[in-house]
Amino acid sequence: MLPQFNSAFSIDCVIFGFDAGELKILLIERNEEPFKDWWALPGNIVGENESLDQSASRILHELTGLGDIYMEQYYTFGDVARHPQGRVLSVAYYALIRLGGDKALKPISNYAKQAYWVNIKELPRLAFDHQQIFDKGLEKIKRRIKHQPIAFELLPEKFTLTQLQNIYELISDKKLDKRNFRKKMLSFGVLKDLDEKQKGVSFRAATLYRFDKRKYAKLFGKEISF
Amino acid sequence: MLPQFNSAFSIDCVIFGFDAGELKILLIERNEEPFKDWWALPGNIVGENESLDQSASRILHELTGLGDIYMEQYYTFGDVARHPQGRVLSVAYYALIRLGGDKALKPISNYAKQAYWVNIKELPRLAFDHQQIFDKGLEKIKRRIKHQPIAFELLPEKFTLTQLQNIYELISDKKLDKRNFRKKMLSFGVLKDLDEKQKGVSFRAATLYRFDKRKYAKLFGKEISF
DNA sequence: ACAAAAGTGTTTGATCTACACCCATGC
DNA sequence: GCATGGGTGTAGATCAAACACTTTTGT
Repeated sequence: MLPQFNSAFSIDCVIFGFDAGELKILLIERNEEPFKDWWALPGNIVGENESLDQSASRILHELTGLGDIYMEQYYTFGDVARHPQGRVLSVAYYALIRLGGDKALKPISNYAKQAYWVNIKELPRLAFDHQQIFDKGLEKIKRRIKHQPIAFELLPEKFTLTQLQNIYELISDKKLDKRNFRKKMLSFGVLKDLDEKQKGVSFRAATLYRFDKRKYAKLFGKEISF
Repeated sequence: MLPQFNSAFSIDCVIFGFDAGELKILLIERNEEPFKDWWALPGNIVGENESLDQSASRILHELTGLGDIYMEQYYTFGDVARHPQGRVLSVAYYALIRLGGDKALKPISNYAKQAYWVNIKELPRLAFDHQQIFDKGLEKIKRRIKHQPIAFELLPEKFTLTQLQNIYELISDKKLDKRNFRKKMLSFGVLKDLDEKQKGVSFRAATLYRFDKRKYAKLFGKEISF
């Protein structure tokens, strides 16, 4: 009864990173048909013995060498003609990763020539329906950042309040008031002041903070509005 | 390259209805293996030339005779062993429908013996991973009701403020203050007072309202917090 | 000394919460 | 006339928004 026609399912990932004050996503240059040489979101066909979450983690790991990353499934794209070679459902995930330091991207596996971080405001034309997948992913994190502490996933462990505000501004696409932002953020009590200053900057060094997951966990249930 | 193993995808629907002061979902009694005679969410394998949204609407229409219903995809379940006969991804949708009047359920198609409305607090054991699918669906509408006007989808066109409050209480699972609730709801300006009273009740008749979609549409972009 | 970003409070208006009684109707 | 739900206002607390100057540091 089961498979009545040829079909498959794939995962596509929108992997956000914060670097040099810009919000970027990871794109690959495809090395296979269809859409050979096009830019695309990292993605892959799901393996026979792989759950969706596993498959998403694998793709991310293969491209970045990173594991234990915040990823979330957010939508499934299933238009009949979205893939030229057959019926392929795509389950979309987003991830938020720390680009701090100099974690190089891994030299890429078979399905991509190379991977690059691209500013979300300067995306090239994308393969398949990947523009649509990206759009919906961005929309999701815009909503989610208001109620969940996802901004911290994009920052190094130690960060300044200005960096944090920067991320909120980039994702929500509005300017925020510095004083009000700090007051509110600190009022939640989930930022730990590290008694430590930024180094290597040519101006007054800012205080470093860490996101305190334990304290956040204790708030669970209480709706937070960042 | 495409289909490397036998797989298929299905849709499962959590169809919420509000009836006699209770929040219910539609369950079917399965008439096919696997899980023959078990209770399950309405669902079906997606057809070859059917998009996911189309498939979800079709399932709902076949069971209830209703069309033009608010449905939304909310999650895709893809554990390797979730279906005993092979690899079957399930894309889950929820719908909110007006049970008002006496729309009977259609006598059921092949895959179900019968369909029933079941109070969400008294669900039987469900087939497959349907309990998990339901749980996530309920969680979704709990969140969504705070920001989107989905409660109105469950009510007849003309409704009283008490009925509306009732739905908020059932979904969010808390008691609300009557005065505060009314003040807030009316303050959005999306309820139209119909200058008309409830009929056939054995106590003071309540004013009927209608949800004004046009006015709501004009608020678009502004975040509402119901 | 200047450039660059860090850091810091107060006022005003809006919104949220808690709370209790009289009203209209059908029986 | 009584039972049932309909309908209404206020005070206090909390939260959100607007707004500008001084401090620190490196060059």
